[in-house]
Amino acid sequence: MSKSNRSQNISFFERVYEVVRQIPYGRVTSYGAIARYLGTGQSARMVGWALNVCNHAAIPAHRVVNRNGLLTGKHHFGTPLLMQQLLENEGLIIEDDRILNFHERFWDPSKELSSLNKFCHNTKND
DNA sequence: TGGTTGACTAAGT
DNA sequence: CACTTAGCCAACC
Repeated sequence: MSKSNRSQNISFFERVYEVVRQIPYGRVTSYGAIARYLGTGQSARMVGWALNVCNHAAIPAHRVVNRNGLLTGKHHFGTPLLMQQLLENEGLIIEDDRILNFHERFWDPSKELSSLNKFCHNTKND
Protein backbone atom coordinates (compact mmCIF):
# COMPACT_ATOMS: atom_id res chain seq x y z
CA MET A 1 0.00 0.00 0.00
CA SER A 2 2.64 2.40 -1.02
CA LYS A 3 2.23 3.27 -4.62
CA SER A 4 -0.97 2.15 -6.32
CA ASN A 5 -3.20 2.11 -3.28
CA ARG A 6 -3.90 5.58 -2.12
CA SER A 7 -6.42 5.12 0.59
CA GLN A 8 -7.67 1.59 0.49
CA ASN A 9 -6.33 -1.86 -0.05
CA ILE A 10 -8.79 -2.60 -2.80
CA SER A 11 -7.91 -1.67 -6.33
CA PHE A 12 -9.49 1.00 -8.40
CA PHE A 13 -11.22 -1.75 -10.32
CA GLU A 14 -12.80 -3.19 -7.22
CA ARG A 15 -14.37 0.16 -6.45
CA VAL A 16 -15.79 0.31 -9.94
CA TYR A 17 -17.37 -3.09 -9.51
CA GLU A 18 -18.92 -2.06 -6.23
CA VAL A 19 -20.53 0.99 -7.77
CA VAL A 20 -21.75 -0.78 -10.88
CA ARG A 21 -23.22 -3.52 -8.75
CA GLN A 22 -25.31 -0.91 -6.96
CA ILE A 23 -26.95 0.39 -10.10
CA PRO A 24 -30.69 -0.14 -9.60
CA TYR A 25 -32.67 -2.36 -11.93
CA GLY A 26 -33.82 -0.55 -15.03
CA ARG A 27 -31.38 2.29 -14.45
CA VAL A 28 -28.18 3.20 -16.25
CA THR A 29 -25.20 5.39 -15.59
CA SER A 30 -22.15 6.65 -17.41
CA TYR A 31 -18.47 5.85 -17.04
CA GLY A 32 -17.74 9.42 -16.13
CA ALA A 33 -20.35 9.43 -13.38
CA ILE A 34 -18.79 6.37 -11.80
CA ALA A 35 -15.32 7.79 -12.14
CA ARG A 36 -16.47 11.01 -10.58
CA TYR A 37 -17.99 9.13 -7.69
CA LEU A 38 -14.71 7.34 -7.14
CA GLY A 39 -12.96 10.68 -7.01
CA THR A 40 -11.16 10.42 -10.32
CA GLY A 41 -13.58 12.19 -12.60
CA GLN A 42 -11.13 12.24 -15.47
CA SER A 43 -10.38 8.56 -15.46
CA ALA A 44 -13.66 7.57 -17.01
CA ARG A 45 -11.77 5.37 -19.44
CA MET A 46 -10.52 3.20 -16.61
CA VAL A 47 -14.09 2.50 -15.55
CA GLY A 48 -14.88 0.85 -18.83
CA TRP A 49 -11.62 -0.94 -18.85
CA ALA A 50 -12.23 -2.28 -15.37
CA LEU A 51 -15.40 -3.92 -16.57
CA ASN A 52 -13.57 -5.31 -19.56
CA VAL A 53 -11.03 -7.06 -17.35
CA CYS A 54 -13.52 -8.40 -14.89
CA ASN A 55 -16.35 -9.80 -17.04
CA HIS A 56 -18.20 -10.76 -13.91
CA ALA A 57 -21.74 -11.94 -14.33
CA ALA A 58 -22.66 -10.35 -11.01
CA ILE A 59 -21.71 -6.97 -12.39
CA PRO A 60 -24.42 -5.41 -14.56
CA ALA A 61 -21.96 -3.84 -16.95
CA HIS A 62 -24.75 -3.43 -19.47
CA ARG A 63 -26.15 -0.68 -17.28
CA VAL A 64 -23.06 1.40 -17.90
CA VAL A 65 -22.98 3.46 -21.06
CA ASN A 66 -21.29 6.63 -22.17
CA ARG A 67 -22.60 10.08 -21.40
CA ASN A 68 -24.64 10.13 -24.60
CA GLY A 69 -26.54 7.00 -23.65
CA LEU A 70 -24.81 5.10 -26.42
CA LEU A 71 -24.04 1.42 -25.95
CA THR A 72 -20.40 1.91 -26.67
CA GLY A 73 -19.40 -1.21 -24.76
CA LYS A 74 -21.84 -3.55 -26.45
CA HIS A 75 -19.07 -4.96 -28.57
CA HIS A 76 -17.39 -6.35 -25.48
CA PHE A 77 -20.28 -8.57 -24.57
CA GLY A 78 -20.80 -12.05 -25.91
CA THR A 79 -22.69 -10.68 -28.84
CA PRO A 80 -23.06 -7.06 -29.94
CA LEU A 81 -26.78 -7.25 -29.30
CA LEU A 82 -26.52 -8.83 -25.87
CA MET A 83 -26.06 -5.54 -24.10
CA GLN A 84 -29.07 -4.07 -25.84
CA GLN A 85 -31.16 -7.12 -25.07
CA LEU A 86 -30.25 -6.99 -21.41
CA LEU A 87 -31.27 -3.36 -21.20
CA GLU A 88 -34.49 -3.97 -23.08
CA ASN A 89 -35.18 -6.80 -20.70
CA GLU A 90 -35.12 -4.24 -17.91
CA GLY A 91 -37.69 -2.09 -19.60
CA LEU A 92 -35.35 0.26 -21.40
CA ILE A 93 -35.88 1.22 -25.00
CA ILE A 94 -32.86 1.05 -27.25
CA GLU A 95 -32.87 2.61 -30.66
CA ASP A 96 -29.87 2.88 -32.91
CA ASP A 97 -27.60 1.79 -30.03
CA ARG A 98 -28.91 4.65 -27.99
CA ILE A 99 -31.03 4.58 -24.84
CA LEU A 100 -34.25 6.50 -25.25
CA ASN A 101 -35.17 8.78 -22.36
CA PHE A 102 -31.62 8.36 -21.19
CA HIS A 103 -31.94 11.45 -19.07
CA GLU A 104 -34.82 9.88 -17.16
CA ARG A 105 -33.09 6.55 -16.81
CA PHE A 106 -29.78 8.06 -15.80
CA TRP A 107 -28.60 7.13 -12.33
CA ASP A 108 -25.79 9.18 -10.89
CA PRO A 109 -23.92 7.34 -8.10
CA SER A 110 -22.25 10.50 -6.84
CA LYS A 111 -25.73 11.89 -6.41
CA GLU A 112 -27.80 8.90 -5.39
CA LEU A 113 -25.23 7.26 -3.19
CA SER A 114 -24.30 10.59 -1.71
CA SER A 115 -27.85 10.98 -0.51
CA LEU A 116 -27.81 7.49 0.87
CA ASN A 117 -24.63 8.20 2.77
CA LYS A 118 -26.43 10.85 4.70
CA PHE A 119 -29.02 8.35 5.79
CA CYS A 120 -27.02 5.15 5.61
CA HIS A 121 -26.80 5.08 9.37
CA ASN A 122 -30.30 3.65 9.39
CA THR A 123 -28.84 0.29 8.38
CA LYS A 124 -27.19 0.01 11.75
CA ASN A 125 -30.15 1.40 13.53
CA ASP A 126 -32.15 -1.51 14.80
C1' DT B 1 11.43 2.21 -16.04
C1' DG B 2 8.72 4.14 -19.40
C1' DG B 3 5.74 4.34 -23.30
C1' DT B 4 1.17 2.75 -25.09
C1' DT B 5 -3.58 1.91 -24.41
C1' DG B 6 -8.45 2.50 -23.53
C1' DA B 7 -16.22 0.24 -23.02
C1' DC B 8 -14.51 8.47 -21.89
C1' DT B 9 -15.30 13.42 -21.76
C1' DA B 10 -15.02 18.21 -22.80
C1' DA B 11 -13.73 21.63 -25.82
C1' DG B 12 -12.55 23.29 -30.34
C1' DT B 13 -13.15 23.72 -35.49
C1' DC C 1 -24.49 20.39 -35.72
C1' DA C 2 -20.87 16.61 -36.73
C1' DC C 3 -16.25 15.55 -36.73
C1' DT C 4 -11.45 16.31 -34.66
C1' DT C 5 -8.21 17.13 -31.04
C1' DA C 6 -6.44 17.00 -26.57
C1' DG C 7 -6.48 15.67 -21.65
C1' DC C 8 -6.81 12.32 -18.24
C1' DC C 9 -5.31 8.39 -15.12
C1' DA C 10 -4.40 3.72 -13.99
C1' DA C 11 -3.13 -0.87 -15.91
C1' DC C 12 -0.39 -3.42 -19.12
C1' DC C 13 3.89 -4.84 -21.80
